[in-house]
Amino acid sequence: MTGVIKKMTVLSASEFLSGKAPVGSEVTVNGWVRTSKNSKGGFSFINIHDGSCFATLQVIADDKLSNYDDIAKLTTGCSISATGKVVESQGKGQSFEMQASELNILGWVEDPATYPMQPKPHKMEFLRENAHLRPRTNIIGAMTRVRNCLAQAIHRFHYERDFNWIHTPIVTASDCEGAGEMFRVSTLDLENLPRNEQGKVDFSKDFFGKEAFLTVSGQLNVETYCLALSKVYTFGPTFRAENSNTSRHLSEFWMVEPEVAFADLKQNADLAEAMLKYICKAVLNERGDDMEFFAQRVDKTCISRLEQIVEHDFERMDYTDAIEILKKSNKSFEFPVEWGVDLQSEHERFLAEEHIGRPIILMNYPKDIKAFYMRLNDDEKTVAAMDVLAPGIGEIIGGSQREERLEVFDQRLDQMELSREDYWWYRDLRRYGTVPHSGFGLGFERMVAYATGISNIRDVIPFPRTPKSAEF
RNA sequence: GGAACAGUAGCUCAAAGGAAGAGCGUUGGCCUGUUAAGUCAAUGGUUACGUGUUCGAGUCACGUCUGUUCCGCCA
Repeated sequence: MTGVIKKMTVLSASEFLSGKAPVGSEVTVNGWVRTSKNSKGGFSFINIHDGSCFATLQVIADDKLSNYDDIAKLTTGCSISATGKVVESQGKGQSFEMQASELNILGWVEDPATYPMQPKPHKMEFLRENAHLRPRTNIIGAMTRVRNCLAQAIHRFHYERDFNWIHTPIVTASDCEGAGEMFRVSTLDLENLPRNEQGKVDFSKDFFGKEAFLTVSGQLNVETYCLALSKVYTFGPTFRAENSNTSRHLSEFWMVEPEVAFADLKQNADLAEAMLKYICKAVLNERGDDMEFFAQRVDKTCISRLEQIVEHDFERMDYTDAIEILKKSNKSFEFPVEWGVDLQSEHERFLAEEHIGRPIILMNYPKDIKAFYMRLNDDEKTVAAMDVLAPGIGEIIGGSQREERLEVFDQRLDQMELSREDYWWYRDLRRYGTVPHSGFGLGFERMVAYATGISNIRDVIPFPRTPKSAEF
């Protein structure tokens, strides 16, 4: 037939390498050059990546191709589109490769000598400074796929259990979320602030007619939907304006916050454990190629650690018992242990890493070191709070059963000198058809760091925001 | 917010106050089934910035900026 446009099948590297197109068929692949080597045997090896899998796809370009002079000059980072036959590879490292019949160079690298992303290990710090190019590296590519796998698994986990994903607001007009310093959202002219009679900034002139901030937690909002749809969760960006300079804090991060009605602390802990197991299993099943890389180059133990989580039950322990264990440990801690004090990193690390050796759920903390919304236990000294501590990363989940009894809640507000007015709609939930309910927050980036073994949280989010740093 | 450490070639790092170097990359050869490191050569620098001490500063002092690590706050 004449005049028929030949429709070429376009395959990703992943599809190509898994044998989706039979040997002998003709397909097109697109990607960026990772390595290129010319052979005097009259052809070039061009290995390209397109993000679909860890492995590169090898394209063989014969010197009979009309643009072979250009092809021979390809360097790391160039983008190409290649069409040709699927053939069995004669070399090591891949089962199939492409014998190109056509190879279009889409984009050159302007100055190969200074192209920052060489096919060799770079310091994470350097990659961070090149956050626009680092997704082309093995490590960030692999991290991105694992991150995506975790995110999809989180949604799948909840969807399979009839949870509704609630899109809680990013902008909040209440400054009473109680989880930390907040970023102000304002359209007021900083050079010329409107003032009221008392000389204070007049926020009634601001965009929302009152003070507004970026959310530090979707929990308070999501509780309203919990007390109607029973099983809900949020999964979105969260902002903390704290001056935290550590490898596990971000100013902007993603958080997963399930909230379940008619559930107590025990069920809450069970849910947290089930979710962690589910998403770790997903990574093991779906991203073996990337995890293999992390095990090889980043953290030898990362795969066995995930297997541990999937296969073994989490340890559960009361705060009070944990204090006893710490006291009896004969370890010399920098901060002394005493019932009533908040656990320091060194204590959490000892419990999770040395004493238990796998994730541990600590429960029932003294009420004075926990948030106002946590449910008071019958002993009236502790609240139904829980933290999941993971070896190596520390607190990965924090949660609690919420105080659903209005009188008790109001007492708590009074004790902490918080105003009932500020929490009027939150109190309404306790006035109208209140039920026991529980929930927790999973720091998503902490989870990604834990899964991959990448030690700095700034390297498991595309564009990290931290104090004094918001490049890109 | 506190403490410690660091900044030298595109990258990874040397250089005990006395001539700024190596490996990788890149470019050009040689080799040829290679795929982060075969081989020969070439290329590559305002030593973060500023001030000072010194005959002489990458090196010492002070300040600034940036980054890392640990702690605190938390997820």
